[in-house]
Formats: sequence, structure tokens, C-alpha cells
Amino acid sequence: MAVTLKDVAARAGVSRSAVSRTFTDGASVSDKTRAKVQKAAAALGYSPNALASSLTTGRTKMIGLVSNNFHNPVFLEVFDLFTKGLQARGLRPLLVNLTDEVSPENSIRMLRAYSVDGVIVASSTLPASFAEAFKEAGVPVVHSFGRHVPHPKVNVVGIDNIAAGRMAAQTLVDRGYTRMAFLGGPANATSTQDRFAGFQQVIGARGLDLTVSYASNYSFDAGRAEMLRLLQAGSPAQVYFCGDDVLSIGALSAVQSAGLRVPQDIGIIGLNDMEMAGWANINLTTLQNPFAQIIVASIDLMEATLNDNSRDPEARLFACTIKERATLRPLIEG
Amino acid sequence: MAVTLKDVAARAGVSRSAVSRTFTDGASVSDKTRAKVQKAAAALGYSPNALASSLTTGRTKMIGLVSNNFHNPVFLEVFDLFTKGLQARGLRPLLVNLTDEVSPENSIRMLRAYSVDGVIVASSTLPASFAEAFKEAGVPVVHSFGRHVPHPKVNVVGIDNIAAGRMAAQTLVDRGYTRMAFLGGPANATSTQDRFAGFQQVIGARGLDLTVSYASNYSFDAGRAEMLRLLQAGSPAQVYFCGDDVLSIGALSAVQSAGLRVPQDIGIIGLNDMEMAGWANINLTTLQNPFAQIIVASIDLMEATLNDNSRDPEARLFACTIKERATLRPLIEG
DNA sequence: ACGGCCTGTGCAACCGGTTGCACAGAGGGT
DNA sequence: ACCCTCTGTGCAACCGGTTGCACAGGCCGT
Repeated sequence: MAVTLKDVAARAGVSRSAVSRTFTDGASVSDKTRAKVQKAAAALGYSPNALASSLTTGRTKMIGLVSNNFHNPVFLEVFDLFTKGLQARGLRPLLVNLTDEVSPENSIRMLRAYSVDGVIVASSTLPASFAEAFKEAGVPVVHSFGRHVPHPKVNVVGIDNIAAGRMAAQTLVDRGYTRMAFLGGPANATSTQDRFAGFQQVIGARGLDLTVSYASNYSFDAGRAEMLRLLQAGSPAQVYFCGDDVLSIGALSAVQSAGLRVPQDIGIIGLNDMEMAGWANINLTTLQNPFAQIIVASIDLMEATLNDNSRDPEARLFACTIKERATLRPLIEG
Repeated sequence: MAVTLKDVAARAGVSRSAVSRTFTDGASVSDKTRAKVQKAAAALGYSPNALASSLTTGRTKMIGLVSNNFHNPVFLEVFDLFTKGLQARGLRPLLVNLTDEVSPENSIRMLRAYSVDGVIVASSTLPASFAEAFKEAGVPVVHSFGRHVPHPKVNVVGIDNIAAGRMAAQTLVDRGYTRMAFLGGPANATSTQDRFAGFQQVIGARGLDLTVSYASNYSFDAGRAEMLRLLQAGSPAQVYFCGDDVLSIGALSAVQSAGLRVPQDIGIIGLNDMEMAGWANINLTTLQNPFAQIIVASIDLMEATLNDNSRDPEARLFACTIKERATLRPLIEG
């Protein structure tokens, strides 16, 4: 059925090695044979079998793209950028949906069976140990959107969550808020903890009011439910720093449902700057997560690790920037 | 580095064939050798190389998942369901992001180089010819979210767009609307054309008013822009059937920005029932696209075609159902 | 004319598995 | 004791490529 090396060799009247060499760059072939081979290959519609060659070269150019975030719309943007970025470098994403699995064993076995060159764990909610298990299995790995630590065991790329917390706090202080609240994502997520730590640092240093609560997960419903609960409980804060845009949008809808106005009665600031945050009916002030930079850096790091799997793991982190829209009261001048 | 068949065979004191046979079901091995092999394999942490075996079996269990819809949030749900569904059957999705590519040649070459067993084209905006090119190249293919035709050249699974258009129209008629409008997606998309045809059938038969316009693409901004234009032009219709939920949400925001109320001043009905449509601050009445069914059917059809690539291509189509929320005036009783 | 070098080619072994075939040996029937 | 069948195993060839090595032949300098 499929046309192979041998067919091309026969038609071109050369050895199989000659054909193989014209299709691997850096190999030495004369112009004459190369021309013959290319003509025969074109006539037969031949293209080399990447998997067969991986058997001897040890490279498949496939990268496992592992994630468990298939419900937060920002991850569609993430998958878009990852697939485009990998394709642009000749790498192929083998997508793995973790869903309910928390232990990495199955994924490791599967991805090794398929001889992926490396694995990118794209998740803000998986623990560091997950990515580390791949490294222990000898698979080059990058954890994207993971927690930043000074000397990580595996490559990690993400935002500086502590700095982001500080930035959010400073933004609110500059606008004259005095009674703030933190409405985090799941309390046990390291990103939540780090953001809160940074937030608290700045608020605490000023001696301002700070209350804390957590949504059960990163979703609209969880954000709305938690904010409704807070409003019902009475005496809400002046402004809420939410763990994520989708949570913010849920909170926003709760505030509006309660007949209160944003930002006049209650302010909201999110984090991520997902596409939807910019929609005219939402117009959320938020900290912009530099997705594109993180993804480029992740792929860079992946390539570097592929070239030298013994290099020391590295943490690359990026700063968020504030994206001013319409859910905070204006800056106080002077 | 990696442990191979040979290592296991040596440790278990059997031939390589024996090892191979214990890992392929249906092969004849005695309980005694099987036990020996499994013990040795476990001790060495062996797992078979799927790509090497594909060389002789001709099956990789990899499926190309090709799409160009990386901006419509419903497709995150689609990818979630596809990856889970494929994984559950032991298939591995190799994700291809088409982005700006419209011609299938590159994808075909690439996917053949990786010997995928089949290809699922998941796109509502690619022409039928795209999927057909895979079939011509000898690759089993299913087009999900494609256009339904009675005798398709390739397997196609999707919704009955004409019936959906009729259902939308009937829903509006039942609520006493008399001046309706169709606010479609891109005018050259077959889904848009079919939905309009069905819509027009019912409206026309009653002699009711119908105006038509198109958004430049399936996005919030396009929906909002088009609706703002319509409102500015004056004398809007009583109700709009939008080509897609994300378009509806854009239109909804435009109506609200103009100071009009939904559904009192203007009604809106969408199509898809994306997660967001159910959010409390949107609450969009819409036709529910049976994603889960479509995806299960697509994978079923894929498996059937893998087992017999000469079977006749088949079209499976599913009906939408109306999801009542709050953007239409209530039903007229009696 | 001779030796040395350099380029390009083919042979054959190998990557990690699978599988048709021959055959050893156990077990059963008479 | 004999023959037959049946189960399980190993050998070796093969899947579609890559690559170390030997070597043919051309070219150069002297």
C-alpha cells in the first residue's frame, strides 16, 4: 500500500542508503543521485516514515502535552499557542487529558510507549511532584504555569504569583480602597497561596482591612456562589481581588444580581486577562497573564532540554501587567 | 537506556518471541512462561514500544485531531470530550492546529509521516473538500461538525442545520413574534446557509417579516459590531436568531449598551448552548447542540472505518433541542 | 606512472518489535 | 509400545528506516 524507501531506491536505481541520505540533511550525497532520488520520490509520492526512523535516531519529534484544565476558557488560548508554537518548530503535540487522574503513572507509561521526546505539563493546578515524576522516569519535562521556586527540580515557567499579589494590592491602595478582600481559588493551590501572600504583604504593611475567602474551584459558578454568600452575610468589602478572571466574572454577576453597581458600590480585580475579560459587557480590570511569553519560553526550554537532558532545571518567571478597564474606581491623582 | 524486549527475554530465560507473545493478547503462551516474563518485565520496568510494533502491525492507535477553531470557547468542550473519548478507547490524539492553512496537503503529508490510523476533522468552518482530501490519500477520516448531505463522500457527523433553523423559527412563531431577523455567521459557511434555509422556510410559509444580515466571523466582537450597526440603522426586528452563542452574546451586549431590554424590547435566540450561555448574567435561550452525542458518534464511526476502510461513508446527524432561558418573551398559551 | 586523498556509494547490521513456520515434547487413544 | 494430535516455543525473516565501515573511482601533485 504505502510506498517505502525500497520502492524509491528500486525506481531510482540506487541503494536504499542513498535514498535515506537524500532525505536526512547533513548526509553526503552527490547532486546527481539526489536528483534521481527526488524525481523517483516525487513520482511515487513518497514521504519518509517518521516513526520508523525514530527507531534508530531515537527521536520522534513528538511532545506530550499534558493538561487537566479543560474547563477554563483561557486554556483554549493556551492550547492554540502551544500547538502553533510546537508545529512551527517541527514538533508534534500528543495531547493528554488528565481529567480525574491525579497520579502520573499511567501517563508516563503511555508517553514512554509512544517514545515522546519530551513532555510539557500545562497546568496551574497540578502539584510539582507530577512533573517531577516524568523527570525521574528520564523524560525531559517542562512544567508550564507551575509554581516558581528558586531551585526547582524540573523546568518550570510561570508568572510571579507573589509579585502579582503585591501588584494587585498596590493597585487597590493607589485607588484609595481601605477595606479589601481576597477571593481566592482553591485554598490548597500553591498559586492561590502565593498570590495571597503577596497581597497580604502590601495590605498588611499599610494596616488596612483584609478579609479572605476561597471559591471551591476556578469556575463562574464557584465565583458567583461565593460572592452571593459574602453579600448575604452582610458588610462586604469595598473591593475584591479574585484568583482568576472566570471567578471574577462570576463574582461580578453576583454583585449585579444583588442590585449593586460595579465599581461604584463594589470593585473587582481579576487575574489572567482572558479574551472574555475584554468583552464590552464585562470590561474587567485585571492583571494580564503573559501567556504568549510563557508558552514561548516553555518551548524554548523544552528544546534546550532535548539538546542536553542533563542541564540543570531552570525556573523562568514573568511579571503580570495591569490591564485597566472598568471594574475599579479611578486612580487618585497626586 | 530504555529496557527492551531483548532485556526481558534474557532475564526471563526465554526467547524474544515469548516475551512479545505475552504482551499481545490472543497469542498462545503457557501460564508458566507468561508468569516468568511478567516477573522479569516488572522487575525491569519494561513497557512495549508502541511505535516499533506499529511497524509490523500497521497500527499506531494514533488519531490525527485536526481543527481550525481555536477561538470559539465551545471548542474547549469539544477538545475535552474528544480527548477523553479517544483515550477511553486506547486511541491517542495527535493535535493539529490548522490556523491559517486552508489546503490539506501539509497536514496529509505530516499525518502520513506519523502513520496515524485515522483523522478526525473537527471543524464547522472547513469545506467538505478538506476531509475528502484525506480520504483520497487513503487515510480513514471522519468530519465532525460538518455539513450534512444525503450521500457524502466521507463520514460526516453533525447537527441538522436545516431542522435547527426550522426549530428556531417555530419557537419564535409560538411566542407571537412577527418581525424576525437572521443574524448569521460568515455568509459563505454552509452551516449558515442551511440554518437560514430552514429558518426562512417556516417564516416564509407564514408570510411573516424576515430580514437578514451576517457577522464577519464567529466572535463576540463581530456579533456586537453587527448588532450595533443594525440598531444604529434604525427599526430593528423584534427578535434575532443568531448563528452561534458567542455571536448572540455579542449581540446581547450591543442591545444592552443601547439601553434596550432583553427580552422586553428585543429577543435573542442562539445556537450551541455553550457553557457560558447558562451563566446567570447571560442566561441565553438557545438551541442546544448535542456535542457529546456528536463526538461519541464520530469516534464510533472512526472505529468502524478503522476496522473496514472500504465501508461506505456515512452521515450521522443529530437534532438540536431548545434550551429555554431568559432572552425570549414567554410562550403564548392556547 | 605512482601514491595519497577525498567524495560518494553500497553492504550489512541494527533500532524494537511481530509472526509464519518447523518442530519438540506432552498427552491421549488403541 | 505405537501413532497421532495438540500446545507451546524458538528461529529467522521482516516492518521501514539509519549508519559504521569498506571500498571504488576520480582527482591532484610530483
